Amino acid sequence: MNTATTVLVDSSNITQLLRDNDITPTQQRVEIAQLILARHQHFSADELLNQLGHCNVSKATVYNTLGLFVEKGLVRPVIIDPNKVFYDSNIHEHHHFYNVDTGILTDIPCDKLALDYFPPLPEGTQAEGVDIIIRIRNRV
Amino acid sequence: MNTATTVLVDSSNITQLLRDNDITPTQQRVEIAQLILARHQHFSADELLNQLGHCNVSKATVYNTLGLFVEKGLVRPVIIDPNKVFYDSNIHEHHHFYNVDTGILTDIPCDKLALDYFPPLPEGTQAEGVDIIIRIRNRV
DNA sequence: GTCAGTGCAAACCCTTTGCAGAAAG
DNA sequence: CTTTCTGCAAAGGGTTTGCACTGAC
Repeated sequence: MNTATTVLVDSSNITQLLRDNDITPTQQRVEIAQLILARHQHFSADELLNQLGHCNVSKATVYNTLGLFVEKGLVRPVIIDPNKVFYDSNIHEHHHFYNVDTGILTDIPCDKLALDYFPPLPEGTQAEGVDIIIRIRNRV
Repeated sequence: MNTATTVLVDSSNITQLLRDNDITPTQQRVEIAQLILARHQHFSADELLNQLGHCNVSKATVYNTLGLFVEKGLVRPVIIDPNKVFYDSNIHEHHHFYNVDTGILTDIPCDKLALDYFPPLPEGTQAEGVDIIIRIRNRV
């Protein structure tokens, strides 16, 4: 098995990926990128910090790095819950289910989901992106 | 001019409205309801607190009351920005533009906006609602 | 009179900041 | 060597909590 995903976690490739995105590949950034780009996933800064647990990566660096990765387009912020920003390592256009009972965020397994009509934008503005969140709850 | 809106801000009607929603109409709750139900608007807890400025309504009561109103369906939380929950006094199904430059949230002036396809939900769940946020930025 | 609601201030939690030391090129 | 990055600890800002007082009914 030699998928794009397994190639991605190779550390020299990560280094190159970071360089390609104008990111100086420091030890901490490679470590973080390796973790979050290994597969498409949702995570908060706090969860990432815990995953890095034993490593020598500080809280400030985690926040700095996530901010940098968002700016460079390596991850995408998804904000659904007050006081909780999820980061999404899947940066392709896609949307989410948010389970209000469990707080779990999942991708909508349909890349064709779209609006039936794109409304006129306010004067002097341009579209930046669309976030569609379907809130679901456990059936009782 | 004697619209539903002006009727709504009448304090005895507000009292009845609260009772109809199983909310004990205390002085502070009436005051808050009067402010936020006067017209459809977006606001944060902090903004509401400022609007109540001179009145005798404490921070804790503002948060308690907003939480209660959400629970009872009088307002709807809209979460777009980390560390900022907007409350929307328009509880009808509708969606939002979010200007990433200004942080201003506006309703999409089209009540027909909908998905072109409703995806199958995860096993054992039911739909709770859909939030569509079109992020816009000022044209340069 | 009873129970729910309120105010105040302190606690909380996540995020950001400031600055000295360390690492990248 | 210079510039950028990191770690630490402290500050910041919005939200929640604990508890005594007040108000609704």
